[in-house]
Amino acid sequence: MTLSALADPTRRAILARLAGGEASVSELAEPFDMSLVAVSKHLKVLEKAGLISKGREAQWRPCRLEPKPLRQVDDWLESYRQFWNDNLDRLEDYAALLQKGEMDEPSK
Amino acid sequence: MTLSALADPTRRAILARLAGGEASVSELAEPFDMSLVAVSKHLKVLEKAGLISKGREAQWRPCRLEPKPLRQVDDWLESYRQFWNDNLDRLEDYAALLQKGEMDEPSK
DNA sequence: AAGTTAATTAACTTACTGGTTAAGTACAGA
DNA sequence: TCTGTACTTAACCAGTAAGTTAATTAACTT
Repeated sequence: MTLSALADPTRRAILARLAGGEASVSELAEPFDMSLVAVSKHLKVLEKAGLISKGREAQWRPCRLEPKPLRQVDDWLESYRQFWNDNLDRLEDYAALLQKGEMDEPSK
Repeated sequence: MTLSALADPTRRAILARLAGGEASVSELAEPFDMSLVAVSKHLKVLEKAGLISKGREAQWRPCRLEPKPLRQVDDWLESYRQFWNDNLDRLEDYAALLQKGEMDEPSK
């Protein structure tokens, strides 16, 4: 569910905004060219995914970023980090090989 | 686009499988309770997102994992890593505080 | 009590997603 | 050349997602 919540660019922008600190629903809605209702729905999706939480302060619902689900994404990526480091290493090896001298370069 | 490709559990399972090495379309389809056509579509989504690439070997299309988009997700997470480390640090500080002695514990 | 501001709920439209079956393409082997 | 295997394309369907406007709830302001 986390990943599908993150799939929408509006929602990612909201998270980016919240990384800078709490904000109310209308503050969050302000930069977007869509109705407040639409943003409110996006916030509901984020909330269900646990990516944000909402407080109550008079008529405002201050939203704040919740780190857990993002950390889980990070954990999920861990299994692949090994994989792409392997690929990167191969590139670095190759780069190092090239630097040993131009005569080692292929197709020349 | 990467995130929406990753939002589907079938597609994530396919990537997990491919992290172990190349596989053909029907090999990839085998564990799933859905038609080969459906899996083929999932592969197309993954391919469009750059998460996999397909080769041609006789009548087979060996698929392999491509690291770039995943690395981009990792980069995107970077901005939030700081954020959740802050939260974690606060917890660790608190845990350290507790370990200094039980009389420091609250509500006791 | 009346009006304003903040936000949600309801009802609806449009478009996309994830699956299906049926038909088509391309290659390999007898 | 015919048959089987691997896969894709096309057409379709049901469910979900993202947006809209209108109505509703709730709290502060005067």
